[in-house]
Amino acid sequence: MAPTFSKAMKSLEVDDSVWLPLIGKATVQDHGDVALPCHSLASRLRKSPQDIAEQICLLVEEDLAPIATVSSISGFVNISAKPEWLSKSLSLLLSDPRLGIESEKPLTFAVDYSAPNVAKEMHVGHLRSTVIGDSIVRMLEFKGHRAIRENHVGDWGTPFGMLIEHLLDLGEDQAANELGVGDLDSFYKQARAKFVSDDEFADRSRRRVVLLQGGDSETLRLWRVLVDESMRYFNEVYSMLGVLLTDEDIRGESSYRDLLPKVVERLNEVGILEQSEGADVVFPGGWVNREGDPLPMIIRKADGGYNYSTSDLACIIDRVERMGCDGFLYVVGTPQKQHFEMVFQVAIQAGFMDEDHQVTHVNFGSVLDTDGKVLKSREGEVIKLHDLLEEAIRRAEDAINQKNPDLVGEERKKVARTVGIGAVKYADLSTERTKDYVFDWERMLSFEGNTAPYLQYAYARICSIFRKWGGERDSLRDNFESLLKDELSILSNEELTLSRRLVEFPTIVDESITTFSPHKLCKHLHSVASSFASFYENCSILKEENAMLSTRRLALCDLTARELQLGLGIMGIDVPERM
RNA sequence: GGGCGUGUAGCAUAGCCUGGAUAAUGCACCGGCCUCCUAAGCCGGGGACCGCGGGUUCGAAUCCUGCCGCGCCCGCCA
Repeated sequence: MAPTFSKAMKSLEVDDSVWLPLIGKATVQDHGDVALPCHSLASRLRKSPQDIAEQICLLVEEDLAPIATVSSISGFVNISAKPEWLSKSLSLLLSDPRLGIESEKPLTFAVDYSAPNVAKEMHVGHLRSTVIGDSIVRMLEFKGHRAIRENHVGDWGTPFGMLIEHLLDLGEDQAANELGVGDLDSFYKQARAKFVSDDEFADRSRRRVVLLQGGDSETLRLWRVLVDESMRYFNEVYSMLGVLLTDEDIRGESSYRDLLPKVVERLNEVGILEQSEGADVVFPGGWVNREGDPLPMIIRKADGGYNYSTSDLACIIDRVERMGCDGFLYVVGTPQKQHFEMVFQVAIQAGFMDEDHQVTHVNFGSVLDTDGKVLKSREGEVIKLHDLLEEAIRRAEDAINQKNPDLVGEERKKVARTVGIGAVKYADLSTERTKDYVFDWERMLSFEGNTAPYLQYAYARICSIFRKWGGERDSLRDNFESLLKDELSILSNEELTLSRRLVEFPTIVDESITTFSPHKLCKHLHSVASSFASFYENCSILKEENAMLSTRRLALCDLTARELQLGLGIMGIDVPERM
């Protein structure tokens, strides 16, 4: 289409750089698929937008005739795809196992996500990071990239003094038991309560931190107990969620501790390390504190301890120099935005990475309660992820019992898990990630609207059709265009709407991946499912007597199901055969 | 105080980067549809000064600016 327009516009002496930015998806779908507003050309051509649109229309009409119809109205050129074009596009997608999504030149990305803290309950913030991170990893891998999963577990730092002392107070067995059943929050709270109320305990805790950092073997053994028991619990949650993270992906903060002194050394070598009130700091510039003084990034505290920033810098050095990463993604909440901006700037100043590295803080909004307040883990009640996921599965099972009593036994359990977990993940992925996310049980588990169960239901319905049909689905994928001949080329409105949506899939997937925005894909899949539902209600498929028509509709079913399955799949959401 | 973000029907969201025609979607609400491929569904309907005021433009939810509300961040936590 572009060459045709280019030729036409050239004859009007309008350069590509002028009209190309103007053309875009039509905002009023009744008018067409693609539109070119001509108003801004009026002064250049000294004609009314209406006349220009009409003229362009005449110039391109003939060349575009095989694939589209062109019309003009109130200064817009409107282009509508013809069924012939749609059928060609559909047939390309049908015959392609990747559904039109191209592979790219492979790059290596480190994706930093999940990051729960040892001996602390995982909360809904970790859920967001885990679910979004998992979907990004899957999408990148599907595009042919290498995604290195990194679970930056909080397993190091001053709180471990009090945690280890509390472990000793309880007795190892008792403590392991408490942690093993996932009662991390009360364990942490008890330790903290003692730390603030009991001076003797606080002293012991501080001494224990020194022992831990000094590498005392007994202390390290106790620390290991805490880490292992917590990880056992985290893994249970990961397994329920069905995410790709395993023990192989754990890159605890402790694993960077030997690199931290090197960060100080190297910052010193490049001459940007400064002393301030006994601490080693770097001034990235561009930020000021309350008093208007330059804001430093603390690299090494006055007491010799290191900071989160130091650890992040060590991380960057490691990823660039040892792992050879082309890009790093940090799936971490928006509140840490400034922190990452400063870290990235320092890393560039220090030469740890350069402009060629794609470094992105894949930020996401806070998780709010239904009353709009931030859900916090420190003092208020935490919703335990394990309980939350169980609740989701239980509610899904209740709904299945009610709607489809024929589904029983193991299969019902399996479907309940697929639907319940899918609902939780989808609720998170389907909102624009940088905005705050309202955590609402009802909404999340409601099986209506833009939710995973709605999409899964569409998928299950299609599976049901194919079970009844009994034919070979592969046979639908090769000769699609031959099914659109003669009077059959008249597609019904529902078929047209569905087809238009289906062909957008590869574009949307790419857009979703390059912007790390799963919600765009969610939105598309919902519109596919929605137009499928409409198609399903209004067009008979198996009951259609005309064999070609029936086959054509089966092919649309096949493509719809595959888009739903692949689309949800690259976001880490499963689809059930029945529900 | 400084910085960042956000404000779209009763509720929840998309659209904003890259300005276009009648602001899109879901829930809720109103009215229809199951002797028929799964009604977790479909068809139809009502409901929005896109926070407020200026500006740029032929054209602003979108860009600029000033207010207002809300949220977050701002040197030894992560």
